[in-house]
Amino acid sequence: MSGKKLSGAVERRSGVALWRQIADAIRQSIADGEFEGMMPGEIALAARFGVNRHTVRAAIAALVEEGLLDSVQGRGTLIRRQTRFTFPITRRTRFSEGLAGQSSSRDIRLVAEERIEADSMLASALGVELGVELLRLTLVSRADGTPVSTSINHFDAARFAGMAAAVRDTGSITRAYAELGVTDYIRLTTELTARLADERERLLLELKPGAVVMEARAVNATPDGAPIQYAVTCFAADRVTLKLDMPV
Amino acid sequence: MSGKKLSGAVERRSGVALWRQIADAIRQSIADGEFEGMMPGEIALAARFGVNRHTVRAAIAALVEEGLLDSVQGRGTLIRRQTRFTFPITRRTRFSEGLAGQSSSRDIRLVAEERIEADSMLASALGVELGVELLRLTLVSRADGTPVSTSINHFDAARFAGMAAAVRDTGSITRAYAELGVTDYIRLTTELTARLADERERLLLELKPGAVVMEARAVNATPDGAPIQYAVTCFAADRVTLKLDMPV
DNA sequence: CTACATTTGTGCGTATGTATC
DNA sequence: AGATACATACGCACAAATGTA
Repeated sequence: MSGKKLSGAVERRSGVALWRQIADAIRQSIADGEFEGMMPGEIALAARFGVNRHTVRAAIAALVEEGLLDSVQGRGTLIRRQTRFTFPITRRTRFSEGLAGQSSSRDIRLVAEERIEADSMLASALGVELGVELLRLTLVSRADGTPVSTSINHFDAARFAGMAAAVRDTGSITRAYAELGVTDYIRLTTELTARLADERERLLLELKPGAVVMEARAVNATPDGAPIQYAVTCFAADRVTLKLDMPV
Repeated sequence: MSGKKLSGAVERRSGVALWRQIADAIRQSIADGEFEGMMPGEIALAARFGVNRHTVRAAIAALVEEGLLDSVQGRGTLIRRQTRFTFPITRRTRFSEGLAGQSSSRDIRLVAEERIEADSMLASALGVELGVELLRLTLVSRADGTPVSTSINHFDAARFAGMAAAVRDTGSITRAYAELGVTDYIRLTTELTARLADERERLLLELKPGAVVMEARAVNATPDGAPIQYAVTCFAADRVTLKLDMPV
C-alpha cells in the first residue's frame, strides 16, 4: 500500500484530548481500510500511540458509543462498518445513480422547506433578480441507512412551486424534476471545501465532534445552460470519496 | 449571504477543549469572509459562544500564534489573512497557472526524494509491472509564502530519473516535465476525500491540530492517455477552494 | 491637558476533566 | 479504586493601552 500507516503521532497540550485524537486516528484508519474486521489489542495500540492503556480504552469506548466498534471481553474489538462509498461527480451527477451498485438502498428525505428572498449571491448564481422568492429545501441522503450527505437546495419558487411535494413523493430530485417537466439537467460548476462539521450537520448526518465534512457548492442547469438549482451539499468525509472523471 | 453565521455551538465533555472548538469556528468564519478586517470584542465573542472571556482569549491566543490574528491592547483584534485561494481542477490542472492572478508569487519546493518498488496499487495506476522502481517526490506548494498543498508524487524511475533535479531547478512540475521531453500532460481521474491533518501534514503545511485537509488522488498522463504520474495532494482546507469546471 | 469609555492583558482562587501510575 | 499532576474553564478584580470628547 502507498497509503499511510496508522501514525502514532499524538500531541499534548493541543486542546484536543489524547483519547479523542486516538479515536479520530482509528476512525480514519478504518475508513482507509487499514484493518480487516478486527482491531489490534489495546496493549499494542497503547504502545503504538505511546500512551497508557486506559487512554486507548477511552478512545475505543467513544468509538463503541459511536457504533463503529464493538468490544467483546476476551475476544477483542470488532469493526462494525468498513465501507466507504465512492460518489462520482460529473456533468450528470445523480445521487441514486452514483451509489447504485455500492449500496442496496438509497433514499432522500426532506427535512425542511422554506421560502426566502434571493440575496445577491443566490440571484447571480440562479440568474434571477434580487429579491425574487426562492424555495429552499433541506435534504438528507442515505445509503444502506447511513447518512451520506445533507444538502440545502435553492429553486425559483414561481417555477418550482411543487418541488417539495414532488421530492417527498418520489424520494428523488431527478424524479421530482421529471414531474415538474424538467426531463434532464446538467451540473455547471462545483466548488469544494472541507471543514469540521458544525452542530446542524452532526445532527443530520449522525456525526461526532471532530468529524469532517466536504462541502460542495454546485449550480445545476437545464441542458441549454439555464441555471435552475443552487445546492450546497455536505458529505460526511469518512463515509464517502468523491470521484471526478475527466471526460476524454 | 446564504452562508452560515458564526454558530455559537460548542460542546462540552467532547474530548475537544472549548478554546480549540472556538478557535476552529473562528478560523472557519474568517475563511468564509464573515468578518471585515477586525474581530468582534472578546466580551461579544464570549457571549456568542456562551463561555468565559478567558476561554475566548485562549482561542484567540492560538490563532495569534498561528499568525491568523493580531491582538492590540486597547484597540482590538485584527485579522491578518482573509484570503482563500480558488484552485481549478480540470483536465489541464497546473499549480502555478491555477493560482496566477490570485497570488503575487508561487513556488514549489522539493522536500524529499526516495526510490521505492511499485506495489499493486501503484503498478496498476501507473500501468507498470509490480516491483518496478519508482521515484517518489514529496513537494510543498506555496502561494504568497503561505503553504497551500503538499503532494507525494510517483514516477517511473527509469523514464524520469532526472525529475528531482528538474523540479528543484525549475520550481515547477510542468517545466520539469518539459526538460524531460514531456511537453503536455492531462489529468485522467481525481478522487477526493477530506480528513483531519496528520502530524506530517501539519508540519509541512504549518497547520495546527484540528485543521482539515482535502486529499486528492490523481493520475496524470500524456495526451494519448498513457499514465506517467500518480499524485496524492493534500490541500489545507481553510486556505483553498477546489473548483471543478465541467467541460461543455 | 484631563476625563472617560472601550478593549486587551494579567493575576488568583476554585472546580472539573484528563492522563498516568 | 485511589493518588497525583497537569490542563481546562470559570468568576472576579484590576492594570494598561487606545481613542474620543
